[in-house]
Amino acid sequence: MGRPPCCDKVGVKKGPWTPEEDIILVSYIQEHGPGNWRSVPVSTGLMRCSKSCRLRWTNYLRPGIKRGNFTPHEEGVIVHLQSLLGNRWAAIASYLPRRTDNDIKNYWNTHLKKKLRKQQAMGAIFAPPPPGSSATAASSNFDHHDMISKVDDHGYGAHAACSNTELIARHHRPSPFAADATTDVCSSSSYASSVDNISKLLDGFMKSSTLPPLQNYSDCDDVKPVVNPLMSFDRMSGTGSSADASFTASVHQQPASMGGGGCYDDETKQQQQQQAPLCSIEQWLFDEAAELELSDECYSVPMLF
DNA sequence: AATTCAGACAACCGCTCCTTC
DNA sequence: TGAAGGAGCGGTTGTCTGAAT
Repeated sequence: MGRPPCCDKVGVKKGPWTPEEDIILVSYIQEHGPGNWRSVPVSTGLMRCSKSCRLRWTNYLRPGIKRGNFTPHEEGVIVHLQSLLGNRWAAIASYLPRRTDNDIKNYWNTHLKKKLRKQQAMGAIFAPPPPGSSATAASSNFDHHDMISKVDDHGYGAHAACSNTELIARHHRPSPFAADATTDVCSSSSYASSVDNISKLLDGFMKSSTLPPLQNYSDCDDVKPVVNPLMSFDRMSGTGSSADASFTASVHQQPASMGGGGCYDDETKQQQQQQAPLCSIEQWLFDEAAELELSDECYSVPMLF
């Protein structure tokens, strides 16, 4: 069909975002709310593609995002959901509202896929499954905890005595958004990964907002049943795209632009009606939450909002 | 100390889906 | 009902950083 590009290729800036650009974008969204991305570059004068603006906001600037340091529970959720849903990162991300699909996708590609490969390799060596059995991650009986505890880049199960924190730490550079990220950030020359810059940006942003403390994000909501979008999509279905939608409203409503929840909304509802497996996902998540007593996984990430 | 290599992640590209007219 | 436009998603690439040599 040869659709025209979403924006003029000429004069469109690419590459890492600068603090100035972030400020402009955040200011605009504060005023108008997320959505109507096509108008963002026009209205703000940003020399960025509308998609780039949306991506920047969705993945890095919007409040409530948790970055880096995936917990064992989160890993388990990702692995399990990936085995059930495939590479539907937006759908998977909807189960981890503070994570972005891009973040999950990257984490999967750089960490979990390798772990699974190793696990499968180990399984092939030490415990070859009988023909026809489902010993892979695709099995609905996949024991993610087992995988998490047995497989890492080095130990092949040797770290069974290691804490999960240690395990995860081995796989991650300190996140700029992690609680102890300040020193790391100082050593980074990349603005895009600088929590300092972004938090400074958003600090003023927050102060100017009438937003009360954001319970949804300040609590360990990703480990409570309410995290399940199947249970809470109604409140997440706001589009936040209307021009008069305040930022406050957009945050509380979890607009569609935030992690693709809106898009998944309908789909999820359909699945809810049509597909039994998701029920088992819910069940599993709840079981998982109970099993881990998730309180110790309450994130110590300094919330920007 | 310099160079090379691999890992991690931010960002872009193209496709698909959804909405509007 | 079909076409057009916008938004979202997933795959992929480019760049940066730290480790290894």
